[in-house]
Amino acid sequence: MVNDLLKQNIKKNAQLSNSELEEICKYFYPQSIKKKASLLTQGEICKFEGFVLEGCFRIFTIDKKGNENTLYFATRDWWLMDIDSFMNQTPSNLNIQALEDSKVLLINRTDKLALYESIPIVEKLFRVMSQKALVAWQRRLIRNHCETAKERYHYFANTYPNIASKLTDKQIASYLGITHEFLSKIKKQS
Amino acid sequence: MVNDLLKQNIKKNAQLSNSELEEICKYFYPQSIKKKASLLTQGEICKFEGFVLEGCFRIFTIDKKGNENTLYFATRDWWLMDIDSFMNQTPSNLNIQALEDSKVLLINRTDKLALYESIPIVEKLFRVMSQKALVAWQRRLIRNHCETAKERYHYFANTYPNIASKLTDKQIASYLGITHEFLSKIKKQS
DNA sequence: GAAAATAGTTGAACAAGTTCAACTTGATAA
DNA sequence: TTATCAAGTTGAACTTGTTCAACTATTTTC
Repeated sequence: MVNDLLKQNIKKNAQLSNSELEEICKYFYPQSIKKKASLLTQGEICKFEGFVLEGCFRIFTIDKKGNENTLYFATRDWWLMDIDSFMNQTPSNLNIQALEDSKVLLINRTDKLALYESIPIVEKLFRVMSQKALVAWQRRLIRNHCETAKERYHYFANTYPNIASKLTDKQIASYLGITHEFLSKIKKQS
Repeated sequence: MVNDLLKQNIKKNAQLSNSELEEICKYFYPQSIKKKASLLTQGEICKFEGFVLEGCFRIFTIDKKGNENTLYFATRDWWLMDIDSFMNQTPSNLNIQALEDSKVLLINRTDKLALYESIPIVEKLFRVMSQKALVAWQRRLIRNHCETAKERYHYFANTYPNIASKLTDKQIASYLGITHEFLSKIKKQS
């Protein structure tokens, strides 16, 4: 079944019956995205939430100075969206771009909101997912404050070796919040 | 009624009946904390979630180098906890310290987990709260990457003037991720 | 398979932020 | 009120990270 990965992922965060799982997954539709194509572009309003089946995405913003800043990467078994734009239905500051030919399952905002109503445990599912994400963001902010760029680079490379291996140094630098020139110098040092 | 502020806060995030509100608030108990006293200390396991009625708290960690790093401040009408330690029941890396004589409403972890079961809309309430918090953390991370210390300082001082006015420059610096000496130089410039 | 575009490297000059130490100011406590 | 302690200021030397420019290597495209 094509939705197996999604079902496994959901089961990690809430205990659902098979019929509930089926009912939820029904609303997700597959989409293929070619390398370099975008699922969302800065200025658009995010009307979907996505789950990566295959490939890799980069979620980034371009600031006033023209610098790209990567919020996170999403690879197989990760969720992806602009939660700010999705919740508030305001224009997104983010770009969601495929780094390689990729496949996602998408759910429309209206369907997702309906699921919260029709299947109460969906509330718990996303409550738990959001809280786990919150923990990750808090930890990352502390690391950004306490650690040097070199330490942050090694942490990233060691913690997510399979993601790091898919990325260019430019993309990694934009995630770490440093220039790619400086990352090049860091890598030479050690 | 002493719980009015809490009820108003909850109502912003989910629509509850009065009886549900009463049932939820029943489990919160007031606690007074003297200036400089701690509600949670690094190494302890966080067994509560709190809501500030009065005063101001600083949530911070002390890293290996001995530097204090402030995750956030919580003043009247804000929530406060170590969500990492609370969820995983692992020793906390955080300290929650009162910056002035303060009052909070606390709910025990076991009571909160029971509320998720007994009042389904509590799931929605914390799902929405978590997602709003997630948005705030993502925005803050982007600001940390795109803006200079000076820009971040002015953003903080302008966005939260009533919090900033309660804080020493040392505390603000530890929130911005810079030294207090450098903050002093920033303030002199402009 | 050649041409063009993009990624990565290096160096030199620079800017942002830290460290340490000495000092001034302000708050707290006895 | 004075003594003490913490907060804030300032300067000099230093480290971390940036900018720009020139170059090399690697992909991508036609």
